[in-house]
Amino acid sequence: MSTLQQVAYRAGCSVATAHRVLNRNGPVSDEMVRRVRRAAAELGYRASGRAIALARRRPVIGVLIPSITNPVFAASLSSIQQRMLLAGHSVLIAQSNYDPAQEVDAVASLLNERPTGLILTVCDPERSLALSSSLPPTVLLNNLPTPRFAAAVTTDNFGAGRDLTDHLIAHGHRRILFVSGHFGASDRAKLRYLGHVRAMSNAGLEAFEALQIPFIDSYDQLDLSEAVSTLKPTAIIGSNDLLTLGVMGSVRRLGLSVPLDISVAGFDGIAIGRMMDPALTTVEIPDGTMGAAAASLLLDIAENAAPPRHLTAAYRLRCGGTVRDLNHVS
Amino acid sequence: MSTLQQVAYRAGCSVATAHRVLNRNGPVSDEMVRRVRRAAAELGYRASGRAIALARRRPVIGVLIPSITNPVFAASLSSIQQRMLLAGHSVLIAQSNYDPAQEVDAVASLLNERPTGLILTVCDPERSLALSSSLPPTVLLNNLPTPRFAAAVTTDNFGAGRDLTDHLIAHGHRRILFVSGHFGASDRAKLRYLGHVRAMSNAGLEAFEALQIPFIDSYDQLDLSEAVSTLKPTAIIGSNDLLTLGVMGSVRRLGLSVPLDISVAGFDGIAIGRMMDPALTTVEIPDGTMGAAAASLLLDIAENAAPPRHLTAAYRLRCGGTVRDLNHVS
DNA sequence: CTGAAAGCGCTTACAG
DNA sequence: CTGAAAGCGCTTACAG
Repeated sequence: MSTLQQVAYRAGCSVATAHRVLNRNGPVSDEMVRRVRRAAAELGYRASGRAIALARRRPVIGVLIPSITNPVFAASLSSIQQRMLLAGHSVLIAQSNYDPAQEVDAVASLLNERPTGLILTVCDPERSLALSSSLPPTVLLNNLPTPRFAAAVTTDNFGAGRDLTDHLIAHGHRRILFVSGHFGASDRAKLRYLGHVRAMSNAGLEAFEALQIPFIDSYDQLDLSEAVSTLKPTAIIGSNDLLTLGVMGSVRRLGLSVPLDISVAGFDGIAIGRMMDPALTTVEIPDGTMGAAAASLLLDIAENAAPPRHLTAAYRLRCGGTVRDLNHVS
Repeated sequence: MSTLQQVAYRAGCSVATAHRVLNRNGPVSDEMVRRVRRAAAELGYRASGRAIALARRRPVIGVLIPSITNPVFAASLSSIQQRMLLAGHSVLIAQSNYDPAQEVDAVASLLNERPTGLILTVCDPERSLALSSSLPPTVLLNNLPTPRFAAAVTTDNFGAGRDLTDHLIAHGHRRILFVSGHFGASDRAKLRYLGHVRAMSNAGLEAFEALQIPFIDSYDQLDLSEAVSTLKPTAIIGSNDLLTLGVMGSVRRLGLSVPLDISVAGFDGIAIGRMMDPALTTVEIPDGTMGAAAASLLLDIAENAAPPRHLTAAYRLRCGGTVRDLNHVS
């Protein structure tokens, strides 16, 4: 790899001049243009991104998500990047794998790049970020705002849990199992469950305890046999669609049919849910829109010193075929 | 954000000394350790990653994949990162979205970071990389090696296409539609199709033309009505599992059943295929292993000047329930 | 139109 | 044990 200095030397000029022609900035004679271009071409010169970033103090923003293999986070990440590209900020990515310990490291690694701002989806805003004394402007994505982190973009997860449960109850379900990632790793999952509990009690029903299982990338080995045999649910809610797919797999491995034996529903609205047969009943959440909103909000705060705000995106229940109507069953 | 210089000033020492205590390298008096630590803490000092990278010439390798939202590439990427982490190389990611034009830009952006090596999954090795005159050591992942790029990690896609088709033929299928991403964007898809054609002709059957459709992230709107009504296939092969899920969705939207009316099979072995009911028949390909192999190969070439090699990973047919046996149907 | 010099924020010999 | 200085590869005023 050659440097600007080498190009300048070869062109017989100063690095300042070489820089001018290569960046089409400042006045240069045609002769110099020719010589520098030639030298650069001969050396296969490419400016070093890291050197430029340092010299120009190029702005970067950091994004922390639980897992990039979850389409939900991939979607929001992609929106964030697009929005930031327009603003001329590059974006750095870190993953927590739903692990509070890894989360701390991940935030630290982002901080090392001196970001002008942060967009975070964390396990627990209070705990996870307590350590870091001084953070750049930060907006939470999918976590509720706290006194210290007042900027956030969320959806009404409690309402989503309530509405989805209402839907199941309206279809005659009474014994509903809520399978969830660890509440400690996702206030989202917890809120959805709390909404579920509310809907149940509103209907005079008692909710089961949530079955909390560790977050992983693929739930293809999920075993629900014990819970199913002891609780005998007619419906199972998964706290997110990826988990819900695992639930469906597990139910089927028990030799049961979805939805004939057990109904299933989830949250997120991932695309695959629409391609399955029956299609997945789920609460659609506009991840892309939320990601873009978080990016815009962050820019507004970091660049225009706008006050932190809490934005809420609307969810939407999408009825598929995985929920059976028990009302007209003899 | 504070700098080392500020810390040094506050601690009343030189940056060299501040650097020594903060990096536990070189001899320092306890007194200095105390003062520098204190100053750093008070200022909330964090070393700038980009400055360190520049000063230490920290090695980076660049990875180009078609799309991170495809679990297959996400898996290989993750393996690559883990392997590189051990070797102390950071990894830069770029996406092509299966678009040759974007691919060129993506490679260019990787090159700007002066990578010590590249791992690429491209549309067409010859064309895509023709422009770049001088590249660092490069290994192709999922693309066959070429004279210029002799290092590659692949699986036998031709064989995979042949075997999967043999499997369908053995189950009594004669009219098989091959739905694929554009061959121009994936030599992988093309090889799988060629294997399919070979198996068909071996069996004395004529293969349909492949139905090539653009690569996209979600195939939930895929429309196969025309092809299905004119060709009347008893089975459809998708050139990758994500596409195959779209095929299943499309078939079902036509009011047809998988596998009763139409059998379906794909390539890759994504986890979701195992959770569906019926489970997807597919050719499993060890993406993670291949990614790790590519990383190791690259390190070997870049650091030990090892000669470029072509590694091949074994695929495995996984029979699910999406292929119906037509042999005993009246 | 062109160049010398300082700076971005660290690291690394080299003196002392 | 400590510091001055050069260097990583660019960029940016400032002179001329």
